[in-house]
Amino acid sequence: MGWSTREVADLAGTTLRTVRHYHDLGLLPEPQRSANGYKQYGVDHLVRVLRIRRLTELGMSLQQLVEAHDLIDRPHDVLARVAVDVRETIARLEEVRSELDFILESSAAVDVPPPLALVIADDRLPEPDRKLLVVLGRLLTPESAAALAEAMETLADDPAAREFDALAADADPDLRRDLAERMVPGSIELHQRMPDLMELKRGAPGRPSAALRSLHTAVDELYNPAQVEVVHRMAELRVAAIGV
Amino acid sequence: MGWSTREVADLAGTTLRTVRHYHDLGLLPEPQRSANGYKQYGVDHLVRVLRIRRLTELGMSLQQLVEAHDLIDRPHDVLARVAVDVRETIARLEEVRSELDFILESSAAVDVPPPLALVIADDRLPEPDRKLLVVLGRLLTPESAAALAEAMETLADDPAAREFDALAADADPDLRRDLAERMVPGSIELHQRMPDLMELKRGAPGRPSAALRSLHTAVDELYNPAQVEVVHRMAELRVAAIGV
DNA sequence: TTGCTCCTCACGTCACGTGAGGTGGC
DNA sequence: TTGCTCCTCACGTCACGTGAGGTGGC
Repeated sequence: MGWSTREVADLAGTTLRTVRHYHDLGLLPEPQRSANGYKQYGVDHLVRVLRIRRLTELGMSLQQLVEAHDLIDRPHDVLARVAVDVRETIARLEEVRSELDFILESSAAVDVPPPLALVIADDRLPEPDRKLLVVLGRLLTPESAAALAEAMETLADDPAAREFDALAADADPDLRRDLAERMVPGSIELHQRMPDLMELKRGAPGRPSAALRSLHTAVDELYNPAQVEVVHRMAELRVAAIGV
Repeated sequence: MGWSTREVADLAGTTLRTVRHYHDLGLLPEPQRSANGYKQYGVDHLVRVLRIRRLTELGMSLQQLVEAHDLIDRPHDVLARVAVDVRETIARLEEVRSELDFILESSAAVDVPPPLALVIADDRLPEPDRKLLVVLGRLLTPESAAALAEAMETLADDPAAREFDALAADADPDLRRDLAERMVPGSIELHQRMPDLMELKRGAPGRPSAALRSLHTAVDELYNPAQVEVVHRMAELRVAAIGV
């Protein structure tokens, strides 16, 4: 009499292998056997499997249960802590869900924080700028990313910025110098709107931070030599003007 | 120049091994190497790692991405479906959360559906009855479990039920017969309140259902011979009276 | 005899983690 | 020389899944 392995698995809503796995780990005692060697489970075995399933569904690992065997019999003690974890998981998924909804509704990009996603979705944005924003999205705090997204709107109409985008790799040195000067005000405004960016630039004393070096690496890759030179020249002028 | 493996992993918020794992699966092209053999990643690599991470965070397997490579570049096509999955997961976790809150607030049992949990938490309930309810909790629909929980309240004051709980294993045959007769009305009422229970008893034509056999197995284990006999005798009388 | 269930190894899976052993730049 | 990073195998982990090969009851 008693239940077979299949029966106790079915009653617990799980599989043969799962029940046997719990035996292997010592979480579930082996029941008596009938004459032919078949296992004969009782209600206590079912209760134990249900408890183990419950606690793992709630996020506990089998290893944790092996180490603290008595948790299985006095589950209340851990449930409070488990409840906290579940709430956190739900909060995280709600975040994901709202991001997903935002992406689907606005056809925004998936690689960057929400505010920047809309900026990147703009078809008029040149490809290098788009990619640079992806990198910046990884380096900035969400607040700073939001500030950057706002600033990008005014920059979209900045003639100097448009000229920079179109700058030829072999552009005339005088043109480079001139363009760099005209881009300084926009750069200063950007920096003042984003305290984070200034923080990022400071980094370790004497040497640039890892984040700033990552930014430079991206700029070097994404823009042509003339553009890279303009960026550096502009940065020097800006440092002379506002210190960062 | 470009980024090292560590740098691109950090930028993507993941690990060295993860980046290499994506190479192994063919999800991420290997970048150029510098003279010493070090890999030099560019922005496109970072974007790809971010996409892969995003899609797996949202519940897709790496194998799915390997099979449908282009999903990585046109992620919008799958996000709608992913959004559905996320909603389902959230709904499931909300369920878990409310059950947890219920358990923690009411000190209820964890092995049974909520309505039965309170019944089981009652100290006055004899151990065999408690265990039988755990088994029933696995065999009944939630609605039927709720009906059973309600019915248990009236049964708690039924003198015949109390007498059954205390019945000695060697109880007199006359007493067994008499008790079985007195328990019939309660049993009939229980069956009429729970259509599920009747369904469960019907099972396959001619033979008892797997669920009913499971129930018998539990009864045989949990109660003494005299009690088991009373249950069967009561069942016969009930079948004579109402057909199930 | 056929089909079904049970049993015990024991290797496979998934998404990486974690050394093992060696090279290269400061 | 020391310490740090990079490299490529290659085995380990977690919670089981999935046969492989054999026995037992109808």
